[in-house]
Amino acid sequence: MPARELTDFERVLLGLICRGAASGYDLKRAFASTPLGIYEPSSGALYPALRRLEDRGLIHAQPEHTAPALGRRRRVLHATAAGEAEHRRWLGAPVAAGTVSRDLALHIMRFALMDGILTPAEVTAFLRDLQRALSDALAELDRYLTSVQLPAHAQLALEHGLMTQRATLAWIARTTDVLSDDAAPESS
Amino acid sequence: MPARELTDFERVLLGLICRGAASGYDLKRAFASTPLGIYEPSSGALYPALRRLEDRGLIHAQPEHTAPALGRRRRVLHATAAGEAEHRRWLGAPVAAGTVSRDLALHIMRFALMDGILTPAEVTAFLRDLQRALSDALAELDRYLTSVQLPAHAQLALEHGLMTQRATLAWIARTTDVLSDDAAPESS
DNA sequence: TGAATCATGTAATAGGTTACATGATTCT
DNA sequence: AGAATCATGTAACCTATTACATGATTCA
Repeated sequence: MPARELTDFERVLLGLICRGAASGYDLKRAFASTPLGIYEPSSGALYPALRRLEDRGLIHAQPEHTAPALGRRRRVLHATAAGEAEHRRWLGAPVAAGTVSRDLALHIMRFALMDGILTPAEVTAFLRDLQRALSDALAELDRYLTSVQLPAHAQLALEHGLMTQRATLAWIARTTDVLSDDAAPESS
Repeated sequence: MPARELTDFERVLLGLICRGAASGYDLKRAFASTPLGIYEPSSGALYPALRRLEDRGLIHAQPEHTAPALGRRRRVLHATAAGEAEHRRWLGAPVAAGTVSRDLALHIMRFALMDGILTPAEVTAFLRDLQRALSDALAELDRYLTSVQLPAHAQLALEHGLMTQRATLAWIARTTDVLSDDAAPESS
């Protein structure tokens, strides 16, 4: 009876709240001020989504007791135990091979939210899975490009896909290195 | 009274129909069989969108007179003069600097649809604008990254953005070269 | 007749955007 | 009192997803 799957947006909100209690307005500013996916949620998207997470018991609100210096009373949102568990389950979920290109931004977001929640071994496994899935997608795109004769611009547009996917693979390799160096620091 | 802006999806559909008359089913298969943005529209998205384009007079349907060898009668969609004009206007629209990262996939789609409609000079101008806007976005992201101290994973996730944007810049440079070689063929 | 394929479409539902409303406090 | 800022929220509207319905023809 987990009702229905959480949306991507709900997942990200839950993840941010798991990193630290925050009000709706805090979250809004976090999106606005950092290059968080370059997405700026509207109030009409944000507050109903938070309410849905509350209704599921994944977060709960604690109205601030001390009156604020300025403005309205904030509702500070905390993750519940169920919320933390659900978030952890999502972070550890396998990488769906078929949709990896489409969902790449979400996978990167997932990676950003793993920090301090998954073990280094789990993070490495995630990167390995992502690498495998992306390699496969890249190979298929490559096969497709060489198998058909396309108009010049269509061909070039698909080559853009190739190049950015290769860049992502390079990022995965580098990231894996950086993290394994962190895990085994010898110098300094 | 241009009512309201066309959606991205409507733009792409109109563009595909401008490249050649097609039925709804043709368009569906085009999305399914080619890596067209890795997006597969559902019937519930496709047919209403086509109907909206028809209602605006940008496309018109011509039911096939000859009964098909198999299955139901197709409604073949053609672009009207107004549709072609609207499409051309969209293709030639300036690149909005602020949202270039968010809209990158759409810009690439636009590039793919320019083939044979915009002049080589206009295509080059588009690539130049895109290059400028992306360079600016990249520089800003770079500034942000060096100005704040982020958790390790957040920093790495943003570096993924840097790397893919650099790959896109490399693609723009290469594409500009390829197209200028096409325009001035000397060997072969 | 029933299954398969081609092709178009609709209904229920859910979520996002835009724009507006409201609450609570400080500053001029 | 009025404007500004912080903060939460709602209503109208629109589009997409999922799942289903239907039409028309061929093949076993």
